[in-house]
Amino acid sequence: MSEGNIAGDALRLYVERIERLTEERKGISDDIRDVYAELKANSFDTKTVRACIRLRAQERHARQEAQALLETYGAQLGLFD
Amino acid sequence: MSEGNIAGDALRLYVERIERLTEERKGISDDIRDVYAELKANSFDTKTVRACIRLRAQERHARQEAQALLETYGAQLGLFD
Amino acid sequence: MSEGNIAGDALRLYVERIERLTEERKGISDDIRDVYAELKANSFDTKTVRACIRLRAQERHARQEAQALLETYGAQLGLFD
Amino acid sequence: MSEGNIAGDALRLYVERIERLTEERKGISDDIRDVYAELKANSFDTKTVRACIRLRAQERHARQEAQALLETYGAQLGLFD
DNA sequence: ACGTTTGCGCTTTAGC
DNA sequence: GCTAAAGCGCAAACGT
Repeated sequence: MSEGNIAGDALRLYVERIERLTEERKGISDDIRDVYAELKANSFDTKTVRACIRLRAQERHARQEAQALLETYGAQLGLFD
Repeated sequence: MSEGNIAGDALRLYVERIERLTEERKGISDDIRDVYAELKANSFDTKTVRACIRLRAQERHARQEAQALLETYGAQLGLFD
Repeated sequence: MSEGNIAGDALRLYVERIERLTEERKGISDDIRDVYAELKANSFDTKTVRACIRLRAQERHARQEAQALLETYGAQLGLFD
Repeated sequence: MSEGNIAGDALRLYVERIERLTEERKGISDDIRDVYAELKANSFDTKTVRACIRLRAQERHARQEAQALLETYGAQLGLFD
């Protein structure tokens, strides 16, 4: 058969794309790890920095929620018409 | 003070680097998600593909572990001295 | 009130069950530690033994995963209907 | 050779003992998991219960430390002579 | 859409 | 004291 196993090839392609992306993601995780190692070497406390970042993410998230709520209300009140 | 809060600046820089990297990583996760969506749209079964990838990763990992074990044995037997 | 704080009692019971089990688990961990100490005292290399066990566990796990994958494929192909 | 591979046998024995113990430990972990599932089914909040248990462990630990400190001081002061 | 279940990242602990 | 592995908690993913 000249066409080969087309479905199998497609599957292989997908699997490889995902594995490639997963590897990239792993690389970034390693980079993050390195940054933590670096700041630790400069006498910062890793745990505290992690807490800071978590907090900032939460606040960012809360802000987005508040914004979304505002827009919902605004739409209800016809402010954007 | 012309130097500002140096430690604070350094911390801010680290935090921002980490946040940037985390964002990138998130982007890649989204890409992976997209690939799954795409293959699903092409009639592949997501769960099966995930299982394939997981299995491949495990086998890869087991192979590495086996290799490491061999080296440990070798070291024990003084093969590398 | 003759019934006492029922919910509180139930909670206390759960907490104590969990603490008891956790303690048991800790005991077993200590036993494992002792076995390693014993084999070390008999001139075995701890690191190597750990590597062996890890490898065996991985292979066992990979085998199970492979089996699960087969079954997933089978289900996809309607082999069990 | 009538004696077989003695060192190998001893190793196998150790490995099996450890694997057995590890399995038991795993079983207990599963039991704990079950308890959490059960209390969750009875409308308790898993996360809160975990927090309680952690807190109790900490307090127990703190009490032991305080006790140890007291004994150290006591010994210094010749209270137990 | 929700609840359950599994996978993944972080935290913590143990070994070196 | 640091690195690496194991256990735990969370969050996304699957099934209902």
